[in-house]
Amino acid sequence: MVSSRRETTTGGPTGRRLTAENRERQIVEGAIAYFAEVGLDGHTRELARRLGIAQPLLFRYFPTKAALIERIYQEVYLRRWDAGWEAVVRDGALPCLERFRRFEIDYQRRIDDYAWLRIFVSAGLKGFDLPSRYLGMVRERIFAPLLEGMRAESNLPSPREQPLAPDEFELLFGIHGALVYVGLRSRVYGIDGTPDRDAVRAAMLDAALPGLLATHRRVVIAGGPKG
Amino acid sequence: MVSSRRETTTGGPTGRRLTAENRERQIVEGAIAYFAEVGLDGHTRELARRLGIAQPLLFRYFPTKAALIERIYQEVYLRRWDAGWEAVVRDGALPCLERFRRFEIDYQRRIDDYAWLRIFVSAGLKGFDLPSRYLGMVRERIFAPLLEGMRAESNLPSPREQPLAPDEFELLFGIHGALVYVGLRSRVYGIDGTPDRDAVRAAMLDAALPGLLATHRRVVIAGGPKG
DNA sequence: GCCCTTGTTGATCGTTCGCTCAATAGAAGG
DNA sequence: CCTTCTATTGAGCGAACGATCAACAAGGGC
Repeated sequence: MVSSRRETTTGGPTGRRLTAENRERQIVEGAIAYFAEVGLDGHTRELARRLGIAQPLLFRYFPTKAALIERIYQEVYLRRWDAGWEAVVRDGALPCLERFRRFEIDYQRRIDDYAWLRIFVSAGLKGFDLPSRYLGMVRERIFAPLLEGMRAESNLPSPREQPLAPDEFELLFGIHGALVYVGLRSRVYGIDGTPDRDAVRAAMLDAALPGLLATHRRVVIAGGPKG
Repeated sequence: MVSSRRETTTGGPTGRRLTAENRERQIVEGAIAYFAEVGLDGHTRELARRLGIAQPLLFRYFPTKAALIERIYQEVYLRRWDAGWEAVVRDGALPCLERFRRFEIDYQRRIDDYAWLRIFVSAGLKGFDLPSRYLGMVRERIFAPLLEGMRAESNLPSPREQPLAPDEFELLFGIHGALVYVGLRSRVYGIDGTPDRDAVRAAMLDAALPGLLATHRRVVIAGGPKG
């Protein structure tokens, strides 16, 4: 990899005197892998050891450990948000169920990732607002447009006439949660289950989507005027 | 702060010189609440402060912090396992879907608990085998008998003739995960969502159960001989 | 009243944490 | 070859960690 001088104990030569840009990227990627593995209470000394660098070097690039973690949030969650998701759930050329299916298949493939899932729940446990803010985005930017489309497809009142009810969101979050749980069992609970989680989630969608519109209709009508 | 007879800063008088039994129980319950809140990396000094006792007293009742955490596992998970669950899923007087519904409603009510859910995922993040072992119990003691009953109800080969397939378990874990996710969003991600999570889960079951047997039949037949 | 048992504490040990700073060393320009 | 710039490091700070131990104090039996 690099070079006449310096190699880490793990065998990977670090190469010293990187450009600031490269070193920063190396630190961020190493921090993502490390904190995903041991949790956000991981230690800066151990992170530095894994990177093959001295611990004070971390503080040259990030003023505090908290700042490094904040950077991880941006890198793993905000940067990986796909604007295409917001487009597909509004794609009038597709039936709503197909929009939902396409979103979930793509979304789950993106977040069924060791670092994504583990740092997400780790942040939730530490009381950071990242998970609630992120799921708020899913709710408002993905599920709300989907529910609006489902209302229209079922000839039900628009959200303007009858605001979206919590129970309608729960319908989508229920299916969503079943799909997320597949990844959680593997990445967080450490269960080496079915090899092809993509296929498992596709099957779950096949089982859950056909009845969704009818259930949604019932929920909306039950929550309608004088309901 | 500490007058003649000692009181904690939180207002609750600690009362010193408890019997060993009472002190131990107080420590265990306090530790459950504390580690659930801050994670298993919480500090013994802070735990002692919240209990209104000196930190070394913890080590009189538990030799190490790890031993205290091990005790928490027994208290929160193994002791709260309900033998009735294993009975109801084998109750031949009920249709399988009703057995499943009753199990899930009771089970979810038990585990939708701040300490239960947070310590569970915290243990998973720390790489402890508690979550995988616990879900292994659910799989073998709950879902396996349920699937066997569903096979019988649908006049399909028994697990003896055709072993239970991973895809069949995923069918149940899918619905299960959707229900667990309701609690996770509230207890771990900090989303104060629908007030009545019991009702939300009941609605999810109403939506998911009716199609379950038919889907299960398809899965078993697809995975059958020369499948 | 006194003693004995034992629940409880203050002081403290060795280690490790996040973080700082002066000194070092590798690359680029003359 | 020498200077300049800066990425990088070794040494170390104050604080907090898990854990230890001798000393203290609250009851119960005599």
